[in-house]
Amino acid sequence: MAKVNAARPDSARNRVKILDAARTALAVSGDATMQSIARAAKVGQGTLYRHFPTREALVLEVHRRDVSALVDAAPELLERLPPEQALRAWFDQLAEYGHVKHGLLDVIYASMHKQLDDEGTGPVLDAIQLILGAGQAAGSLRAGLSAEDILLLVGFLWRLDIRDDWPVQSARLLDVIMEGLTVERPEPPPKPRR
Amino acid sequence: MAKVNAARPDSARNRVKILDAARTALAVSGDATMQSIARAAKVGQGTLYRHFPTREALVLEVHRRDVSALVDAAPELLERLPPEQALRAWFDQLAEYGHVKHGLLDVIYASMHKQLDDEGTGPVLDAIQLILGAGQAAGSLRAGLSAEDILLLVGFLWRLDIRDDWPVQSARLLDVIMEGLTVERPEPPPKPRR
DNA sequence: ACCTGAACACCGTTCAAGT
DNA sequence: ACCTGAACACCGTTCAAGT
Repeated sequence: MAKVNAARPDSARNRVKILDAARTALAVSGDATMQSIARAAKVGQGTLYRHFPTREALVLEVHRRDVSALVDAAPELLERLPPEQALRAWFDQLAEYGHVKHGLLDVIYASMHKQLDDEGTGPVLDAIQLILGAGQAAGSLRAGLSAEDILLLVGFLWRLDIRDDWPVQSARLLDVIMEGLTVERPEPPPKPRR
Repeated sequence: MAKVNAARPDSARNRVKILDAARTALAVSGDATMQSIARAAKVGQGTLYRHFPTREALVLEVHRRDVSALVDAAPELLERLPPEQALRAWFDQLAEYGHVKHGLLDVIYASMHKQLDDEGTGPVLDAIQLILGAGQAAGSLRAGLSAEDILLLVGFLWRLDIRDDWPVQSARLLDVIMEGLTVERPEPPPKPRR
């Protein structure tokens, strides 16, 4: 007998096939069916469900892989920008993502609500908290707000998908929110008058 | 001759029965099935579909009746409050409504997107525009924003349903948005001297 | 152990048959 | 004309049978 415990020869490969197929299918249309995903991944439906017990679990996992880029961006932005500018830059990246991904972030947000007792916070909330905390400590971002508050405020980003001027509208609305989030400084900037 | 064209003896009554049953069922759970609604209304499924050709149409109509209260509130508030305060008061009413109705306003918003070419604006957008325009004309609300922008900004209201401190959180977030929406007056408005 | 795909339960919607 | 409810198409999920 050669292998003692070869638990998953193709199981691991199937998992990847499923995730790749799901990612492609969901990008085309958010309501791709489980059966079509199984077919595209060339696995049986039971296999799909062995790896992801429910549709939501699959969608969530497809997403979590992409979201990590967003999460990683937070500390990088904080390194080279003051907090309030880092927050705005992070919002812009989120807007790009939200535009492409439509309602998928809603799924993530909905599931976060249910896991509040589990881990407390997800990585996205951590990323926001990182920038927010820095800004609050520096006095440039409004105190008394939580990372979850911020996520709620920018939730409109994944709802303006159909329009062609979304970058303009998105920037306009983010301006409003940034003005609400930033703390006015005692006015040091010398503004050139004309 | 008595009746020339008695088109609907019970048809009208069925419509009301359906809407009442749907309102009750949807309040309990947003994904009440069409079949359960037909059963609760004591009509056949075909009758339900004769009155409302699709699930979305039914949900929308159930809602439109409730939303009108919100729409009617706009001019009333404007009558007795300055625009920026009227807007905030209207937001508060919207928050109450959004809290009770969960994702239903999302349906309305989604369908508005599709009707942009039909009538241009729905009554909710009209109500917002009323207050917004007054404030912009008076210089107390930020220019360059549309009623649709405002609706996007407050969209978080129908997403904070599960928590027990929602009035606190809702007020906190509305504060942020209001600060972004209002225009700072650098100098007191034209005070009639002399 | 893991995979397969027919089958189950259920939902939105349709339509032939009633009145 | 309008109503009824069985029936259709389809989807998420399960499970007996394979390897």
